[in-house]
Amino acid sequence: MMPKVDFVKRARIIKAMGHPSRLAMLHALADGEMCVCDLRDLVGADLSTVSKHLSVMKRAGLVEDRKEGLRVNYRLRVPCILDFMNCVEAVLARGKKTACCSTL
Amino acid sequence: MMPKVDFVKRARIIKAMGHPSRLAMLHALADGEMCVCDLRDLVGADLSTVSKHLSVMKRAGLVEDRKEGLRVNYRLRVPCILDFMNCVEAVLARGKKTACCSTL
DNA sequence: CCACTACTTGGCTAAACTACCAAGTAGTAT
DNA sequence: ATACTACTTGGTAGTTTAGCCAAGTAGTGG
Repeated sequence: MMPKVDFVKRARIIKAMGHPSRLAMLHALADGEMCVCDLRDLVGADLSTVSKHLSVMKRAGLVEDRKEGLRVNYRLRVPCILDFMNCVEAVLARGKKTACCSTL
Repeated sequence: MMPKVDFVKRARIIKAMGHPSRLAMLHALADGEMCVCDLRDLVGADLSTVSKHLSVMKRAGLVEDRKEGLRVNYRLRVPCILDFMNCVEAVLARGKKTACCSTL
């Protein structure tokens, strides 16, 4: 028997993406790094809330941070996260008609 | 301004994948449809628990079902769900060294 | 009809998650 | 040192989720 896929670890990563604000932040970070204050403006939540969302994503390995003066800049750690989104689009698209990843 | 991505809908889809048992089921369903009873054996939970997991994924548009005699068979509704996993692998791999989607 | 199998749904409790405020840390500047 | 900005962390209340058992539904077959 092979080591068998570790679904617990994988689920943790996916779960870290499964929140509207976190998804919006990942989407924004695709264009380059941003500080927590910018991300707060983006999602319109309390700074502490945004900081906690980021720490969840950081623990999951989705983003990494870098201090620069007073600011903390976050960036995607793995660029493919957004290709990833294509499949999600496909699920949504499939609600109306037939289409999948390759098409989008 | 463009219609702006609906992160709530997308997050719901992703969240439906963010659970070890559900991930294991999606993984198994990649090889073809399975009845709830087989999936129960796979994840080792109560039949009612498995049924609820499946209904979450069905509502999210990840799977669809089909009755066949006494059984209810579930199958993936969007095949790309597993390509999707490649990026998750990349996040895990990045924990040790540099690698991403294209490499896996 | 009754019994049996395969599911689904309701109800419940325990655990996890989310978001806020408040307080603390760290770097900058006076 | 004091003050200010940019975060992070602790605490807490409200919401959501997960899993089990029990009860109900739906086909199958005697």
